Amino acid sequence: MEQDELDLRKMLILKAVIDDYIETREPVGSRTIAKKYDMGLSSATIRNEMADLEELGYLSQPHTSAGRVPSDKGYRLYVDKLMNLEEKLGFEPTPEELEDVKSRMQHEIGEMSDQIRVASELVSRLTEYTSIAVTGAADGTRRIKALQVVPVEPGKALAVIVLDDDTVRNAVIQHDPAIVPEVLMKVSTQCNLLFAGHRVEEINLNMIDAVSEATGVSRAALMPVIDGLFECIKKAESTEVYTEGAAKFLSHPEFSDVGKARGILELLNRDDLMIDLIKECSTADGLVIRIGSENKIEGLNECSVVTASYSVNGVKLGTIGVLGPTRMDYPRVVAALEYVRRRLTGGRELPAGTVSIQKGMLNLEGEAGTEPGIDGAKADNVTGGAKDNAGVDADNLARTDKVRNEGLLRSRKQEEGQ
Amino acid sequence: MEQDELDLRKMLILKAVIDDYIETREPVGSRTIAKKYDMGLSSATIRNEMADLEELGYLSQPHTSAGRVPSDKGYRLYVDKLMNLEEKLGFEPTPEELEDVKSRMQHEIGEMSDQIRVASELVSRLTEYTSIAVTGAADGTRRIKALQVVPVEPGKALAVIVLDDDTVRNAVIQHDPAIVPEVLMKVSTQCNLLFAGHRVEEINLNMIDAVSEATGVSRAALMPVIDGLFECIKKAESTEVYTEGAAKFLSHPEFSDVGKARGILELLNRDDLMIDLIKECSTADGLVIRIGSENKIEGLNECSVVTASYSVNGVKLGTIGVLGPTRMDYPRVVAALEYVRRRLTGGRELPAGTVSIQKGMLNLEGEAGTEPGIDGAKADNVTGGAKDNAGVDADNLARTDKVRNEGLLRSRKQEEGQ
DNA sequence: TGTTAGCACTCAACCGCGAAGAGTGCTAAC
DNA sequence: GTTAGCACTCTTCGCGGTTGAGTGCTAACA
Repeated sequence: MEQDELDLRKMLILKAVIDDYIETREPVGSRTIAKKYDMGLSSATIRNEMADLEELGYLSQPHTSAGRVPSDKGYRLYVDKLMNLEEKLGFEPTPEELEDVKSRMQHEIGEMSDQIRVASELVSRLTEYTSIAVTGAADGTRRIKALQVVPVEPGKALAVIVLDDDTVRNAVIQHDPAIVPEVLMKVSTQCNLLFAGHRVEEINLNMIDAVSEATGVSRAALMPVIDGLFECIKKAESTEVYTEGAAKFLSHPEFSDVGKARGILELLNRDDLMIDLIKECSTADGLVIRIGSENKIEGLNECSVVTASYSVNGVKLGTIGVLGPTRMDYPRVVAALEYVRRRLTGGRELPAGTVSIQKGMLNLEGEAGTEPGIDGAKADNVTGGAKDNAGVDADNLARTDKVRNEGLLRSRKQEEGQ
Repeated sequence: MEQDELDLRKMLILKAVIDDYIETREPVGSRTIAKKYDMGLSSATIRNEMADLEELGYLSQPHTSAGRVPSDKGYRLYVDKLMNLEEKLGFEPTPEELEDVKSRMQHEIGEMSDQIRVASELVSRLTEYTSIAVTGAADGTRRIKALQVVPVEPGKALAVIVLDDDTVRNAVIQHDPAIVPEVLMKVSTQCNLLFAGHRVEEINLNMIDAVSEATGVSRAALMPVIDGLFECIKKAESTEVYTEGAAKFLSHPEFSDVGKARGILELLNRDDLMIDLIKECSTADGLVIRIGSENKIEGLNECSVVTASYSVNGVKLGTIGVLGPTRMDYPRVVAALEYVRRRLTGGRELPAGTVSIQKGMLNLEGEAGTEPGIDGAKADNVTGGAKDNAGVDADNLARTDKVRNEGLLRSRKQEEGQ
C-alpha cells in the first residue's frame, strides 16, 4: 500500500507539488519546490524524488521538459491523507450572504427542496465552482400529515397532500361527476382521518372500504381519488436537479477550449446523468470525493466531484455536489461543504475556531473527543474505503507528517509576512 | 426612408449578402455575390453597390481588405422586408419529438407553466439556439375557481387556491391555534362559496365580514387565512424563467472567445435581466425581433432576440424568446416560433403548406384573405413600428422583389441540383 | 549511501518575416 | 451605366531561430 511505497519525504514533496499546482495551474518543477517550500533539500534531490513519484504513478509530465502535474492517483492520496484543511476553514460568507441564506432557508412548507437549492447556491459562491443540488429522498419513509380533496369543477378535483417533512404536492383527479362536492368533502375528511400518520404504502383496501362505508361512495368511484393521492406521493419523491454557476466552468483555464467547455455544459444539462453522478456518491451522510476518471461519466474525466448529503431532523434533504476541474481546490471545497452542512444541520453553533474537520489528515482516527461522530463518518467516506490503510503505521506516519506540515506552514507564513 | 434610399438592386444585393453571411459567417465579397447568386452583374458593379450600401450604413467592413458584414441596420431591413420564410417553413420536428411534446403538453392542472417550458425546449431544438421561456401573466385578471384551507397541525394550515386557468398554488398559514380544524373547514367552505368566481382584488372587507359572521370567527383571526390566499396569488403571478440550451451559445463561432461566452452565460443566469429582456418585447401577441444594440442589456450587443408571446384560450401563458448571435438564422427562428405557436394555440390545424406567415416580405399588407388577423398582428410587431414605411411604393417594390427572388431561388436550386 | 553541483539536452512558447490570398478602390475603356 | 484590369491593403499561415524552464545524468562530496 501507499505507506510502504512512499516515505514521509516523498509525501511532503507530493503535497507541495499538488498544493502548488492547485494554486498556479502551472506544471511545477523541482526548483520551485526547493525554493518556495523550503524543505532543506536541493532541487536535484527533489528532482530525483519527483522522478520516483512519477514512476510510482503519482505525478506525470505533460512533456519532457516541463514540470510535473499530479495524476488522479496523486490527487487521491492528497485528498485522503495530505491536504490540510486548517488554512481554508477561516473563511466565512459575508454578513449579507449569511442574511440572505438565512432568510431563504426559513423552513417554508411546500418548499422544502428550496433549502438544498439555496445551500447549493451558497456552496457555488463560496467555492467558485459549479454546484449541483439533487433533491428527493425517494425512500418512501415519509408519513402523511394531512390531505384534502378540493372540488374544482364537476368531475374534477385536486388532491393535496402534506407529508411529515412538510412537503406539499397536488395532483388532479378526474372522478365520477355523480359525486357532488359535499360528498367529496366527506370523502376528503374520512381519508384524512384514516390515512394521516400512515405511510402511503400502508394504505390498504380495508381503509378504502372504510372510507367507502362512511361516505356511501363505492370503492370503484373512490379509486380515482386514491390514485390522485398516490400521484402526489410520486411527485414528492421525484428527484429534482438544480445546477448553479455553470458559467463558472468557463473561468477555469482547463476549459478555455470552447469545444471542451461545451461538452461539459451539455452534460450539466443532462439531468439524468447528473442524478446518476451525484446519487452514486451519496450513499451515506458525509463527503465523497470522486477524482477524474474515478467517476464514470464519459466526458468528465478531467473533472472531480465532491458530494455531501444533508439531512435535517432525520429527513434526508438531498445531496449537493461540487463539480470542477481535477485541479480543484479540494481543501476549500471540502471546507465549504462542511460549513454549509453545519448551517443546514442548524441550531448547534460550534464555538468559533472549532470545526468538525480539524486535522490535517482526514483519515486520522479521531484523536481526542473532538466530535468523533462526525469525524469518524467523514473519514470513512472521504477516503472512499481507505479504512484498510488506516493502520498503526499510517497513524504514526500521519502524526509526524502533521508536525512537519505545521512547521512548514509556519515558515512559509513568515516568509510571506516580510 | 429606406424606399427612397435603396433601389431594388441594392436590396437584392443586401439580401444576398445577409443570406450568405448567415450561412457562412464569413465576410462576403463582391465576387461571391456575383458568382453564387448569379444576378447578371459583374463583381465590379456589385462592388460599387456594396460601397454605397456601406456608406448608407447597411454594411460594414471588418478591415479594408475584407468582405462586407451586415450592420444592425442591415439586419433590421432584412427582417422587416427582405427575408423570405418559404424556404424555412418546410421543416417539421421528428415524429418522436412531436409525440414527446404532445404528451408533455397535456393540459395538466397546476403545471400550466410546463406548457410554455416544453414549447421553449422544442424551439431551442428546432432552431439550435438558446431559448428562454418566461411564464406568468402577472396581470391580475385571473379569477378564483376554487380554494380550500387544509388544517395541517394546530395553528398551522395550508391555503390552496385554483385559478380559472387551472394554476394551483399553496401557501402556509399560521393562525390562532384556538381555531380548531372543524371551524377552519367551515371557514374554508365559506371562503370558497364567497370568493369563487371573483378576482382577488375583488375580495373586500364585506366579504370577510360575511365569512366571519357565518363561521363565528373574528375578523382579526380570519386575516391570516386571507393573507395566505393573497400569498398564493402572489406566487401564481410570480414570473418564472427557464433557459434551454444555454450550451448552444458555445457552438457559435462568434462566441469562441471564452471570456465573451462566459459573459453571455452569466447574463443568461440572471433571471431578472432575462425577464426584462423578454418582457420588454412581449407587449402584444406576436413576434418581436430585437437586433444587436436594439436591446438595451449591456453585453448582449452582439446578440439578437426574437420573442413570441402565447395565449391559450385567451389566457396568456407567457413568452418564448430565442437568443442568438446577431448573425442568426432569422427566417428559421421566426418559422420555428410560428410553428410552435400553431401547435400551442392548439386545435385548429392548418392544411399542409398553409402557414400564417406566407409572404416573402413580412410587412406586405395582407393580400388575399389568408388569415389576415394573424398576419396583420404579426406584421405590426415584427417590423416594430414600420407601418409608416408600408406605403404604395413599398408594396410595389416588395412585389417585384418577390418575383425576382423566386427566380433567383429557382436558379440557385437548379445549380445545386446538378 | 544519500546529496548536490554542473552540464548537456529537450521542448513548448514566442517573435519576426515573408509568401499567399482574398478583397477592395480606382481608372480607363466599352 | 457597366466592366476589365491593376495596384494596394491587410489578414492568415507557415517557417526558422531564439529563449527559457526544466529535466536526466554524471561525477564529486559529506
